[in-house]
Amino acid sequence: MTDESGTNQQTVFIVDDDEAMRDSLAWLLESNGLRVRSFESGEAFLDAWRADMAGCLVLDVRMPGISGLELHERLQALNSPLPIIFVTGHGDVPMAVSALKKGAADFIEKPFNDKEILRLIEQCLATDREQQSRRRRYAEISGRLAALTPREREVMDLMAAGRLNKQIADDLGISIKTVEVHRSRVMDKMEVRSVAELVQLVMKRPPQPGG
Amino acid sequence: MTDESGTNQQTVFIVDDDEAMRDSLAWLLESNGLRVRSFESGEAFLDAWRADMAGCLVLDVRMPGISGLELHERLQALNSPLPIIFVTGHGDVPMAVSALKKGAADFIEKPFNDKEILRLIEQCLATDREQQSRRRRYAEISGRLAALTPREREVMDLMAAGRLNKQIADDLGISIKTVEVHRSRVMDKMEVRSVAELVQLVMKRPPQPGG
DNA sequence: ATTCATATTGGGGAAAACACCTATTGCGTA
DNA sequence: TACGCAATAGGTGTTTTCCCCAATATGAAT
Repeated sequence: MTDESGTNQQTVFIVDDDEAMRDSLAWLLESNGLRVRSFESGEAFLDAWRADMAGCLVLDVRMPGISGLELHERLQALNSPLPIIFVTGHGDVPMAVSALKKGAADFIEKPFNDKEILRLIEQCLATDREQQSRRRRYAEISGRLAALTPREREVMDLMAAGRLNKQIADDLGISIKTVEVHRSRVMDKMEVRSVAELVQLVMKRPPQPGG
Repeated sequence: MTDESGTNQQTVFIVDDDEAMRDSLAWLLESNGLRVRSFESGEAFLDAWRADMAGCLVLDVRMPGISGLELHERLQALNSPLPIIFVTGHGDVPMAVSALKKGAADFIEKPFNDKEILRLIEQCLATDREQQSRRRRYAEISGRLAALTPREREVMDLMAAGRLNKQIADDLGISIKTVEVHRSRVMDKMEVRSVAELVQLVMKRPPQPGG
């Protein structure tokens, strides 16, 4: 897409105001073959943020300026799919519960075990890979849907509902011949060879954005 | 199904070894029009447990005998869909995180605010209603699938994949005529009138159990 | 004014699906 | 042994889909 190097390599983004913490975690991750980018504040990360970032986020809760929790909400508003692992020195139960209920992947306390956080990060990266591939599928389907004219969209929905051409013609007050034309165009633009495939595509269609 | 009174009324199940806590919470909920059943231990709840219980569970973490966290796992093993709200006097962050990651609906600390827990319980009951209706749909679909013979199931899968009768005949090494018979029986037993409806049903099919 | 996209309608024919019907074979159970 | 069920296969005819062709109308853009 708008990516300078083709497929985006997964990166672990560390956001923590404590330089020693950033460096030691970065060293741990890099020595385990992971790509890392560190940021000293939520603002710095937001500046660097791009919609096509892939990987996961290790986020300190308590920071000057934007807190980790605030950054989480800002990223959700941006519709960012990056899984987030919160780390904190002084967390409490309500804070952890709130973060998880808002979609954080995990919430752990410092000091954390090296193997433990490596395991969590690997899980998050796996989650992210699935998320990325789902997004790619959605984008692909949205692209095809965007190629349909409004009328074709109407016909497609009725096709997916199992209506016969005759019934669709009746529903829309047009002739069967016209329906046949639209139908053929729909199959063509959606790149499917059967109604069954079409229904599968329509049911996998992404929620609001391009659907 | 195996229910003495038709549809199961939603109930808030309270499991706590502290009688005063049970009683005060039960009073609060009942005075807000909710149906309540209290249990003094995890064992007592498990004894009373039935697969068709509807509602939600308010569960103390620390109890003699089976702990709340253990009970949670036991219920998951039983495939219970009851949403669980953990309450605890002395919870810590890892415990709360673990509970939520295992699927608990919430994790709150005593003493809790009346309005707060009422709000949480209402949310859980709503979640449970959706879950129940999804289960009913699954059961309905599973019932129809169970009526299919193995051969019909094969044919159905190929139909849903968008294969023509000719191709299905080829795939299975039988004649088109036979495929037509199976196909007709599939449409009949699945109670659909078009391939599109069939695909929708197949895609909504429940995961492992009856599918 | 011309071109382009969209929507519309039609003819004709091949292929497929669908709805009836009959019929044989094999396999468990009553 | 007789019965029902599942799977198999064929016949006949109707309906529907699908694919080729051509044509008209409208509005927006060039």
